[in-house]
Amino acid sequence: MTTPRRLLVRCLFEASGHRTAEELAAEIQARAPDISISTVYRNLEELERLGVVVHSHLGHGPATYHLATAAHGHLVCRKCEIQVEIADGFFADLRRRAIADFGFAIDPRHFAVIGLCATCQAAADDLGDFTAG
Amino acid sequence: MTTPRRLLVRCLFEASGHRTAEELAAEIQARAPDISISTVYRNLEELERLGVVVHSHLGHGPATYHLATAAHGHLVCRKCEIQVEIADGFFADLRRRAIADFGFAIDPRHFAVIGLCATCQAAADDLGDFTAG
DNA sequence: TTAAATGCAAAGAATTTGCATAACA
DNA sequence: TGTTATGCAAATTCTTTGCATTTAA
Repeated sequence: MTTPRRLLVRCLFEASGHRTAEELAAEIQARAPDISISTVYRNLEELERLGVVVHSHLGHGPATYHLATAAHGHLVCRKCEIQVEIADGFFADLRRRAIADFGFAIDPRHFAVIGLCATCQAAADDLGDFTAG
Repeated sequence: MTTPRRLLVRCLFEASGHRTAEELAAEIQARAPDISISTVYRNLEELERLGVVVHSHLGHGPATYHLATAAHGHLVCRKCEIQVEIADGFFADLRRRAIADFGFAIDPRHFAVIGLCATCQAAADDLGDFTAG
C-alpha cells in the first residue's frame, strides 16, 4: 500500500461518478503533486484486475473508471453527448437472448449504447423539413 | 471523383466485412501504392457524413468501417475477442424501452456488446474450481 | 481555372512501457 | 534486504491537421 495507491482508492470511494484517468490524476495531484499519470493507469489496471474497479467507454474520448459496485449502463447522444444512466433491467431481454442463442454472458455496461436524444432528434427533424422545403 | 475515392468505394463494395482504416488503406495501396492513409480517413469521414458508410467499435482497437447497408450489431468476447454478428431483432426490446423511458433513438450497432463467450466462461469456471480447491 | 482532394509530415489524444530510483514489508 | 511500485520520459497506437501541390470538373 503506497501513497499513490491509497489516494487513488480514496478518490474512487469519495465520489462515485465516472472519471477519466486524467481527472483522477488531477484530483490526486491536488494532494500529492508529483504522482504521475502512468502510476494512476497502472493502479487502475491492477484494481481492475482485482475486480474492484471497472472502466467503460461512453464515447470516442477517454475511458471512464469507477467502482465495480457502482457500474451501470448508459445511453449517450451521439450529437450533444448527453448521458443517461440506465438500470440493468433494460438489458434483461438482450442478456437472455445472448445466452440462449450464442452462449454469451454479456456485460452491457462496458460500452455505452449510442443514439440520439429526444432534443437532437427533434432538431434533426426540423432540419429535414427545412432542407426539404 | 478522384482515384483514391474510387478505389476506396470499390474496396468497400467488393468485400462486405468490417475493416479498419489501415486494412482498407493496405488494399487500396496494393493497386495504387502512394495513396496515403490520411486520404483514406478523410474519405471515410466524408462517406460517413453522406450516410454511405458507418464505423463501429468492436473492442479497444481501431474502429471498423463498412457500408451502412451492411450494418449490424456484435457480441465480442472480452477474453478471446471472438465476434458474433447479431440481428437487429436482438435489440428490439432495448430500443422500445429507450424510446419509452428516455426518448432515445438508439443505434445499438455503433458499439459492440462485450461479454464472455461460452468457451471463455467455461475456462473461467475451471479456473474458479481450481483456485477454490 | 478554380475549388476541392491529395500526400506528406507533423501534431494530437489516450495509453503503455523501459528503466533507474524510491518505498514498502 | 529484496521485491514491488514509482516517476519520468519516450514509445505506441489510432486519428486528425497544416500546408504545399496535384487533380478533377
